[in-house]
Amino acid sequence: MKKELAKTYSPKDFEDRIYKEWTEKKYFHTKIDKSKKPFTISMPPPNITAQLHMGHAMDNTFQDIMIRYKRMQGYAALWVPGTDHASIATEAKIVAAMKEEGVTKDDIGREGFLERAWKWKDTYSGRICEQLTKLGCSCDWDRLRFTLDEGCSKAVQKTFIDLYNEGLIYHGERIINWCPGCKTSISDIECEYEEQAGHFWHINYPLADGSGFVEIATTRPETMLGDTAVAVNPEDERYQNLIGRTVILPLVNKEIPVIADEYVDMEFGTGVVKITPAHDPNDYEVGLRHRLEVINIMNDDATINEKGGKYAGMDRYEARKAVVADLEALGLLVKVEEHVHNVGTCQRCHTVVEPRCSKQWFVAMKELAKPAIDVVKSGELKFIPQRFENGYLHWMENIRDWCISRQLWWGHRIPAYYCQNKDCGYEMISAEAPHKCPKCGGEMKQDEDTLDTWFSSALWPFSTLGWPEKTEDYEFFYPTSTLVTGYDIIPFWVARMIFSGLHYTGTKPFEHVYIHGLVRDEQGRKMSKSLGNGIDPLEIIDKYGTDALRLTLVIGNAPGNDMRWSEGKLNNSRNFANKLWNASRYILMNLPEDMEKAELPEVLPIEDKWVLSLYNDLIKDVTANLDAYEFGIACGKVYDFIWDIYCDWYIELTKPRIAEGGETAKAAQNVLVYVMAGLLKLLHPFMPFITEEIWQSMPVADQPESIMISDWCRYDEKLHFPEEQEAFGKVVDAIRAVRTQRSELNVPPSKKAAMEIETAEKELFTSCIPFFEKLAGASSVLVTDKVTDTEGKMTAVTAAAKVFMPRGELIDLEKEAARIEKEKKAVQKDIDFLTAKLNNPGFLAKAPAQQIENEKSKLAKALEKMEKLKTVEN
RNA sequence: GGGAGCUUAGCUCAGCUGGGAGAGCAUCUGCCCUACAAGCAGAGGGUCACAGGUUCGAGCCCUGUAGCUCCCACCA
Repeated sequence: MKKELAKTYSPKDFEDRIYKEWTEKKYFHTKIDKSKKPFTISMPPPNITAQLHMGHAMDNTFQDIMIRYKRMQGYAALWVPGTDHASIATEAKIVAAMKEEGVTKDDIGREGFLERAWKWKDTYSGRICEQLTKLGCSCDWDRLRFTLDEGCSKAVQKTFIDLYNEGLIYHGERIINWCPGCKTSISDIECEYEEQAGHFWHINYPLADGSGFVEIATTRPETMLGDTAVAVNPEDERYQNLIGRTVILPLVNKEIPVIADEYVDMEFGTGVVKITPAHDPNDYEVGLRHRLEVINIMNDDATINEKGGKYAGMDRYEARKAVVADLEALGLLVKVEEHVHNVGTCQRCHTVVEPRCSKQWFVAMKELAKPAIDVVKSGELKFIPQRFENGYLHWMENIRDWCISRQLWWGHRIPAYYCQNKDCGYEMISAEAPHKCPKCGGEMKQDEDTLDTWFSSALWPFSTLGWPEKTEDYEFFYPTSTLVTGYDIIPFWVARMIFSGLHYTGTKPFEHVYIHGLVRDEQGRKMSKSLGNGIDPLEIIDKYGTDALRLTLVIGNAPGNDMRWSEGKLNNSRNFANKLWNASRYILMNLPEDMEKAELPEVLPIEDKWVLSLYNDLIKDVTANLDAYEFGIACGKVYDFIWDIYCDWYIELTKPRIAEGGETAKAAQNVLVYVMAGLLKLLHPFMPFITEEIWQSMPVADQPESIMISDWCRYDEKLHFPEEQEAFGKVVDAIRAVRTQRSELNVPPSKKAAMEIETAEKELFTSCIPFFEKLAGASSVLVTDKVTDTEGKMTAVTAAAKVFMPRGELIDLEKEAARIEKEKKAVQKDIDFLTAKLNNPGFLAKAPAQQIENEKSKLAKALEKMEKLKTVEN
């Protein structure tokens, strides 16, 4: 027995229940089935730092749409869910939470900390999964993964060791971005530049021979404590005499050389640059070229270390003040200018990053990047929309080595071991912890550092399928099909997955990358915690339902474009759900008790053929749009069809037949259910819950109990009725014309009128008389070749028909005449335009035949309409 | 400095490979016709940023200009 639909649309009452049914029936679980083609999506694993935001809602909605669509099309559609340990972000959160309790990392030690972190993971990972279920995500929960779980950790360890053995991972002293807040190194892309107002200090460095001064300019005077040279451009004529001489570094009182290097811009500042190899990436390069000493003057919290002499212990900004004050006292400060410059800050904590020389692990990128560039350039791996390939390629082509070690505890610990015997110093990379040094037998200690969180994310598409083991899942489902993500993490994640996939598995990790934009707030601002303008998807779901939220996030949006959140749009989505609900309820109310399943009758009236034919076209269109990743268009088409064609026209058209009963009612009931069942399917990927709830109460023919495992609609040649589609279109036109006429002249719908239709297509219009009665306010209709008695009548004109109706006393004749004039003008404009086009030899010679035919038939219609308009009298 | 995007109705945005401009909201008019007022039937409203070009034909392709947004680089 089919269940009944509730009287009002109340998503809360069924969304959770339906999700539970789906999970219980294991519909999300994808079996390896070699008779099917695989379609795989790896879910971008949300960070376990917090709960899901609107961006996640959008991201996962797109993925769910694809997975549901492909599943219905008969693919073995697998969506692998998971969460990300998000090393630095999570560690920062935990540290902050500990701070509230007055506990520090050192208090509880590494093990104690990790214990806390795993508890945190359990809480938040669970919460996130719960939220994904709320969104209706049909991912395979039996395959839930975590970037730090055993399998992923093995994959990480293997790749690290292999890359090391290939010489693509190295350990070395380099200048890196150091975050004094998080107290760890971060990679180049984790460093965000911010414009800040600062100063430009001009300082005199005395020449060692006492013959004068060299004026340098700097934005960071405190770093002078680590200066090991002063540089000028070799071409700079002003300073030729300085090259090779030495200056005394003030405050430190050390002699340092003046060197010549191309790097110095003669136009900028004084043309003389202080060189601090340990605290500036460019200076570091200069230092390498000139074999300068690298003096690191800072501790890991950005206070000055013992190398900074009397400034030791000061914070870098305190030291800056002190250094400037001391220089001024010495009379070496020439001037101070206002200066706006870009300062690197930590993506996580927004502390100003300190470039700092330290020993870290790096991935050598040049060689790895090459195939990742080729695979996109050749079109083997495509971005949708394609424009995002530019940024990707630019980034890949200019890539620098990737600093992967982090001074954090939460993450994959680096499998490097060091001999504690200082004389030996043996270093080894190993999957197993060695008992003692293979060289000297001394004690071995593991590297304290962990890996960049993106190192494990880079392996996600294959590590989650069992790699490096050759598991059945990996063999069947890999490579994955489509990756869905926002443009903001293309360098962080997409790029790294591509080169990782190519290098480790020998194949691209996915075919397509579907890129969507950001969800912005109603004013167009980015949603952010600091602004507090974020909208919680769960609150929206609670109030409006998941389906309305999903529709809002998808409909009418173009790939890659940001969308603006809009309460109005949300309302509209909810209204649509309500509309669909009520239409379904109406149909169900009007079905015979014993109806088991809908079957199309052999003989169909014209309006049935019309709706079926349009529906058939819709299937073709929507399928094509989905295949082209045009989700916003696809769902807009289903939306329009349901609201306009199905509800506003077809349901209304069938009302007289339903009332009449008998065979004609039966045919209408069957067509109503048949088309509705198809529409529900087409809509299901977008609005999974409401479509399922209605589906389960519809007597659909030979269909599974759940819509999510039903077959996708197929275009059916048998439902293609071009003649009826066109012919009935003429009736629709005529009804519209009558409605417009009556509405403009303020005839109330309740005021029925006897109508006469003058047309060459008597049979067609005669068969459609009931529609004029039902939808156009006709009390009676007479169809004839020629209406002779036109006295006191007004006319609605289309190309195919003239509809006469009594004018009544209230009608303003002048207004009516003006209206007819206006219409004549519009039609004449059409005629002129089309005639000119069809008289254009160029058009006739070069336009495709089909186009010419179109224009001809348009002109014919316009001429017909004009003929009729000319005969209108008032 | 390099790259990308945007500029279409009052507002927010669609517009697929070029064939006479669309939606939602807002506005105006008339309707409670027992599925739906979270609704129905209508109406008004656009030199598609600007200037050139290609083409029989340009919102769409090319060049340039202006304004806005974002990304990358980061002259100390």
